[in-house]
Amino acid sequence: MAAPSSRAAAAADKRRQILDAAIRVFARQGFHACRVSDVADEAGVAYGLVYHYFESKEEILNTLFAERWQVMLDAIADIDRRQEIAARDKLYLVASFIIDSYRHEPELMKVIIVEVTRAANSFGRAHLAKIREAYEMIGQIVEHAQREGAFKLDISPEFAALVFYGAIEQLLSAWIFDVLPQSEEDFEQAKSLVVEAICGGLESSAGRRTAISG
Amino acid sequence: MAAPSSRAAAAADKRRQILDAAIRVFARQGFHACRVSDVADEAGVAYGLVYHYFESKEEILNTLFAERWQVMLDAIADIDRRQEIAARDKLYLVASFIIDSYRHEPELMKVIIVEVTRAANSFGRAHLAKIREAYEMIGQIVEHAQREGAFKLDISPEFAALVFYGAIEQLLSAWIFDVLPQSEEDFEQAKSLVVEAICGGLESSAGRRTAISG
Amino acid sequence: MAAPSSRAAAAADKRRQILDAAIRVFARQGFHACRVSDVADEAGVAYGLVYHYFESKEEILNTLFAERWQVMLDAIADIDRRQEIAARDKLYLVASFIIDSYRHEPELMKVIIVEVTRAANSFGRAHLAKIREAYEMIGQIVEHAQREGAFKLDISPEFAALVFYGAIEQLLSAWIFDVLPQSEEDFEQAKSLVVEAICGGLESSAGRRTAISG
Amino acid sequence: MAAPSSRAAAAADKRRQILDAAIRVFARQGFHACRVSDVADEAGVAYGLVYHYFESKEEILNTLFAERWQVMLDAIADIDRRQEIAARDKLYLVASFIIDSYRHEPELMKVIIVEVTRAANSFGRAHLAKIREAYEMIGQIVEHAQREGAFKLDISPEFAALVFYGAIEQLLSAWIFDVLPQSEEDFEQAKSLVVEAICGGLESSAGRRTAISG
DNA sequence: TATGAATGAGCGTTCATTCAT
DNA sequence: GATGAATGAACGCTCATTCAT
Repeated sequence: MAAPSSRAAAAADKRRQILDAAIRVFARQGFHACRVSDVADEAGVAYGLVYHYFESKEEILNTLFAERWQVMLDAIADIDRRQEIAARDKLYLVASFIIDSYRHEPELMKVIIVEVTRAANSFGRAHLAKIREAYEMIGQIVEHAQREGAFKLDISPEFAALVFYGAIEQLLSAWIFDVLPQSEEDFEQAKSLVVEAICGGLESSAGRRTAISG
Repeated sequence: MAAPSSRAAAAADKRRQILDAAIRVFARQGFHACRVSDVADEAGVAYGLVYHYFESKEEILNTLFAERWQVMLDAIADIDRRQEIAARDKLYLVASFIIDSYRHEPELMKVIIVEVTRAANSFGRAHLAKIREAYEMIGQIVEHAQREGAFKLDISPEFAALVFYGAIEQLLSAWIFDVLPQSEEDFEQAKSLVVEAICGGLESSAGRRTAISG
Repeated sequence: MAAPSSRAAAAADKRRQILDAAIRVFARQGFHACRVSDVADEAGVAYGLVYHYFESKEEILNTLFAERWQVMLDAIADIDRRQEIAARDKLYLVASFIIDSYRHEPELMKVIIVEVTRAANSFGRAHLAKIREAYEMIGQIVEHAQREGAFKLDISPEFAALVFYGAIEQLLSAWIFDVLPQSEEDFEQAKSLVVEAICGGLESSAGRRTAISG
Repeated sequence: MAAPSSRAAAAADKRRQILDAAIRVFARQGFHACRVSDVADEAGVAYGLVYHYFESKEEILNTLFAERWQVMLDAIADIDRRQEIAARDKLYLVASFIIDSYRHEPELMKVIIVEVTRAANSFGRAHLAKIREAYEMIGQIVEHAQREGAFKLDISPEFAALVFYGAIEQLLSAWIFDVLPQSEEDFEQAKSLVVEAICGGLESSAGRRTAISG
């Protein structure tokens, strides 16, 4: 059964403690505005231990991003793989995954979006490639749908992915900055609405300029 | 009268010089990474003069944002007012205005988006109200279209505005971070595509789940 | 005439104050053991001003060395130029100059010798070329004497310079670390003795193995 | 008996491993610039073991110095004791011993000279007494030679020792910092030259100011 | 207005040393 | 003996802001 208090396990625990504390502190104060000592205090460890496990303050943020983003990439890849599901439903699952991520770990998602994804000028730069992987997988879903005739061809998959991801990011931002209510119902509705908006469009069938008429 | 060398005019010039220099420096190095002296050097004025015209480094950014954002709000308000134009065309004009802003003043727009709009955690906080005004005006356009039957009712105007603005912001970000090409043609295409994606949706007419069928 | 309290003059004064304070602090505590704040305190200026005038703590040391070492190089060059003087007398003048430098500015010389010249592993490395210039000029004096027949040929000028400079440096070190008395008389005697030892050798004429006999 | 794998022997081995590793690390990086962990890594032992065998980083250096310096003191004492040898030859043997020490263990000698002997301001301070013992024994050789008439009387034994040791230290420094070539031949020549320079002097017999003429 | 010297709080990082296992 | 995680004091450097001229 293995004593979970073995040295290695304890060490891993401390590292985890620091990462978890960093999530809270970065979310609360922002990456730049907080001090390394804030993280250490929040984790209940000595200052120097942070540097025992991480090269720098920045590496903590990088680690948090890498860990979480990969989970998302894997999830999207899984969704993409499922052949039986319609494109719209795939996008719904993607939106669901991201929104649920925020629902269950709002602080972590806040850090990732506010300090990395939306701050591409600083830290995001280093992660641009990883961020683009997400776009590309969403693009693949769209491309597949276009080949099957479900999605129209006049919007490139890359562009569609941009629009879709931009909408979701804006949505999360709105929650993060409290400009939108965050009940369980709001989360569920948002999933449907963002997909309906992007896939179905804002226009009513009546008002629509179809490919034929336009 | 027109003597541009009057004392007041000279003073205004220096202030303008500083603001313009700040745009270049903030765009190049980022607001946090640059020093006040970088701005002064770029403007060709003495260090201390920056503090003669501005309370703080932050106030320079605030000024840049306020100036430019108001221009955009006025532009959107003008567009909104024009009764004869269809909702889709109004959104096209809004997208055009923002994209053209970036086309003509990419550095200023980069600063506004990267350092303020997408950095809502820090400076954006102070400007959240102003930023939301833009959402609201876009929301009004949508609401109007819904009342007239051009846009469907199942997506709230606020949500639609969020999606629309999110898509455009993501687009600008992609240009800013060089993940999308930036020819004149690309800018023109993007205007149409972003509107088509949001208003017309990604789905083909064939594949569409209409309000009736869905 | 000029008000010596002009801005530029005042600025130069502060810079000088810092350099002079650094001499005392470096001599007293050692370069590594002292803090930048010690220098600022000793100079009676604000912490940050040190960094207004110098890039780093190290640059202060480099500046002190460069200033003083150049004075010595110039002095040796002057001595070397004087054709009418015998080699032994030239070396006497060189020894005199260095010993008098220590006599009049013991702290500065301590810093230069202890922290730079004898610390070739760290800072000295950067100044090795400048340090070698001194050797080379001393070597020139020896070479000249050899060509004229005053000095014997079996010891290369470079080697002779090394021995001569090594003896003087050891002498200064002995004073610096208080293992030798430092009266005015001691200084004067040392000048003669170091030259007599190196030029005349330790052996008595009786015991000498001449070029003929050896 | 001779089982080298006894526990005590193993322990001694580890201690030796650490000392030997410290020589390499101190020589390569310098005492101040290296970390205790560098020494442990180089020795292939755990971090904490260094502190099991030594009180502090400094004690390692002290141990290295003490070990080696005593060997040299013993060697000089042995040389001094041999009555049949002329003073010049004794000094030759002393120079030989030191130069051969460097030849066979350049890293250890580099550490001792650079980090202790020439850094008298910091660590050397603690070892000043030991360092002076060497001077004193060299002084005794000179004094003896003076009493026998081989060396002249106008230079005190202490002063002569200073000059002699200073010349040798400068020589080693030149090798250490690569300003002098280090072939086997260079080492052998240097032994003779340094003794010839100090004992015989730089001047030719012709040019010499003898005790009679000067 | 205009200048740039002067101020000093603040923070990331290092690393010798300790200690529980 | 042996390990390496844990500790925390210390310090160089930055830079926004102030102020005397």
